[in-house]
Amino acid sequence: MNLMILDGNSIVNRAFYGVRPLSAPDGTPTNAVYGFLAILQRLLDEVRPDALCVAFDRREPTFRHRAYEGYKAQRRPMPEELAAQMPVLKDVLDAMGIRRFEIPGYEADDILGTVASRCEERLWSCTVVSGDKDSLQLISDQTTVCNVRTAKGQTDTIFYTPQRFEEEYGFSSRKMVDLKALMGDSSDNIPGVPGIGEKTAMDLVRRYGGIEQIYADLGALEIKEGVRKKLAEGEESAKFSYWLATIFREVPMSFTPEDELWHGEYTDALYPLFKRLGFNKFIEKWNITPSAAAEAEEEKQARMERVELSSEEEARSLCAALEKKQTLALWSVDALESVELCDGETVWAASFLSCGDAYNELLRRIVKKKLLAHQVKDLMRLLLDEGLDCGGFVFDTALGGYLLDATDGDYSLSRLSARYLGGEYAGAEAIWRLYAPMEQKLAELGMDQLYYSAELPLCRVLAEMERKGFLVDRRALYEFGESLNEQIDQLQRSIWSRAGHEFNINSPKQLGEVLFEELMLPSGKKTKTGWSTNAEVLEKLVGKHEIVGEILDYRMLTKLKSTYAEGLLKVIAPDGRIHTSFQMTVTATGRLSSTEPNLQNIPIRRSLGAQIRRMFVAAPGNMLVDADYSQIELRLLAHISGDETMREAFLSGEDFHAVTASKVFNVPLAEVTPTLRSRAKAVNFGIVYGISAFSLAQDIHVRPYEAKEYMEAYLEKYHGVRDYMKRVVEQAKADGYVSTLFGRRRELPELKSGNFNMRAFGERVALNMPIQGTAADVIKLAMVHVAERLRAEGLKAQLILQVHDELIAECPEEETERVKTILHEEMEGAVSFSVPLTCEAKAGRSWAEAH
DNA sequence: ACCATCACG
DNA sequence: ACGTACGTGATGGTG
Repeated sequence: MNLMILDGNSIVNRAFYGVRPLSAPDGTPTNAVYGFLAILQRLLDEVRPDALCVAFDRREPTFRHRAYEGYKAQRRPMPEELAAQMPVLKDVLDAMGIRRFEIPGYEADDILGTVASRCEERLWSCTVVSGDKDSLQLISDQTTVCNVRTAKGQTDTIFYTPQRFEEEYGFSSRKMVDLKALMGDSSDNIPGVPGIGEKTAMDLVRRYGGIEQIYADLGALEIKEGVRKKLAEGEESAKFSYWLATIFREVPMSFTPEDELWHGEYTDALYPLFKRLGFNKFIEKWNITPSAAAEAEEEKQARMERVELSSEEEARSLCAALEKKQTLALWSVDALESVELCDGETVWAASFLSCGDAYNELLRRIVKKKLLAHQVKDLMRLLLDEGLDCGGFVFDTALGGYLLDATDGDYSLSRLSARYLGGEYAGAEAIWRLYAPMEQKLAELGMDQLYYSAELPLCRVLAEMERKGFLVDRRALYEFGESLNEQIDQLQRSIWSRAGHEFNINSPKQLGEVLFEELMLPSGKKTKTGWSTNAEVLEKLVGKHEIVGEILDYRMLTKLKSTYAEGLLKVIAPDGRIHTSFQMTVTATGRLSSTEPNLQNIPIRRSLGAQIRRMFVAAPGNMLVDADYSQIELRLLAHISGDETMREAFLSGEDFHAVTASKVFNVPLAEVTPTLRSRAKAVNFGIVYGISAFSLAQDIHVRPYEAKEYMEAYLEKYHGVRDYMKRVVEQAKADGYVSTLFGRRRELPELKSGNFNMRAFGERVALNMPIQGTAADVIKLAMVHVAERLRAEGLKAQLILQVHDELIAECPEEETERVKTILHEEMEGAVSFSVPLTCEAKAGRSWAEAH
């Protein structure tokens, strides 16, 4: 007879790191449980044991901790995502009818040892399964130790018999403890003999056996004198380590192998549990069938009646029936041409075509309800266009999906259903079913407040901003575009004549050939497809040939012409205004983005481009009020890192980049030159992005070693920032994600990558996201407050644009001062941190004037 | 569809 | 030794 016992903690660890992220329909992570079961299945197939049980560590200190406070002291804490799965795994084992042992004061290893001993006494054979090597000391003629490893998603099992062990290690498995007593174990904080490493320890054990033999006559051993000295000095430590590393085989527990017989006797609890976890594969593979009660419940869950309304009369009767409903899921098709409704039992489909006039009445009734919907902002925009209410939205499944995983990118109902419901649902039914599990998951991850006080209310604010739009002086924009033509033509002719022939200057390929093959200019970097001709490369060639400057000018002018003059003219609506769309579920950090057109990248850095902003104007009799946070990201860095020096720099009210320059370059504040200030500014920004010295050097055109000195000096002066950088990366590695001060998350699978560059990228993101993301949280909160305040004070003013750290409102002239005050107060007061978030508001007739 | 480029914070 | 800054969107060229 054979009993198999698993080291639950070590196997679940292997499973967690070896299996890609997975989650149950309700959003709880399941990859470790899933991986555990996959490993278990494989072991059952390979070993075919008669009896089975699992041992777990307990959180309480063990007898080893009591004897030695350093024991396992520096162990990394279990990642949250894994800790959350431990109770689930235990539920699964219970439902499978597999016994688990946890004994206070003892480790899983001690349980393994005790169980193996008891099996041997009763003439059973035993298979001990573990993910680490500590249990190899249990190998005997009756006990086989199976070591489980996972690499690249593949699981390997190695079964160690005494012979197999000796072949591989060159000594008897009984001497495993001696090996550890000599070499120690840094991960468990077992000291071993100071100065003796793996190589020496292996050699000693092979030649002399255990520490008993070694210390019996230390002087007689043929070893280097240095080693002998270390051994002599480390004798006490070796003996103590021996004790620490020895598995205790007499744990007080009631156990006989006959009680653990197991051949797949699952309980009724397993089917619903696997369903809840989305483990359909195991249900199928292990042929787990539901109990009659579970089957009935599932049937009820699965069926929702579908009613297609086909007459005005039916629509009216639904109107009446809605009176009793509190909450509805609403799904609109083709811009409200038709809708689907779901109350958890029935799905109604109604359209303007089939219900006629009653359709409008139906919509009016629907919007009075508490509504669950998908992409609420867009739905609100449609409803507002129809003059309908849109105050009743209590959940947005797309926003939920975004907060739960901001890097996924696909928040379609089909994808969300597959991910959070483990099935394919669509329309209003999908929205209804997604609501509860998503809301629960948001609360579990601590994002419910962010969701309900920032993201969801922001939908209304953005819908109104999009509807209002930004007035553009069409004629001025057209004339600006025309004014560029002449210069573009002239540059084109000149470039062609210098090249000696006509070619398409817009083609990087053709341009590269002209510059680097025909004109033989010194070629710089290459891209995947050929020469790089970007501005950075060209700027280094200015002065080498007249053509280069002309190309740079040509590029600038054609960019302004095509993207801004022509591009913006194309999207001016009949009302003379540009109505951008704000995307709420795109960025990995929590920022908004702006499309069709993008109004968040209107030129400003160079004077010609900045002219475009003179054409974004207030309507007659109105003013624009523009307010932007001053250096919000650096202020947040100061707050989040808690760096005292940096905080004081901001509190002093001095020019922060200049203060930084004075600290980094060790000159009095008054003697900071513009060059030093601009270098310090580059370092400041670089730090926020998780810079390397090399890139900083490129950016500010100094030698890499010089850039390195700047960074060193910076992190020396702002040492709290250095500590923060270290801390945040370590935390991210332990958790697998980073988060903002408001709980917004970004998963970071890159940190587990085997690729150096991927990992390095993950580390930079870990540094940057909490800062950029917190800034995004802050301005979103401010927007909600500003909109609420404008409304509450009965002003006509309305927000019209957000550009990451900047808000623009349009208002009647007489409201200007009031609106300036409101923007200023609500933006500065949105949060209260240890560093003030300052903000300046200005008014003007155009964006250029107000900024 | 993808790349290179360049506009913004 | 690696290869070199975070987050976006629009455009024109190319295969």
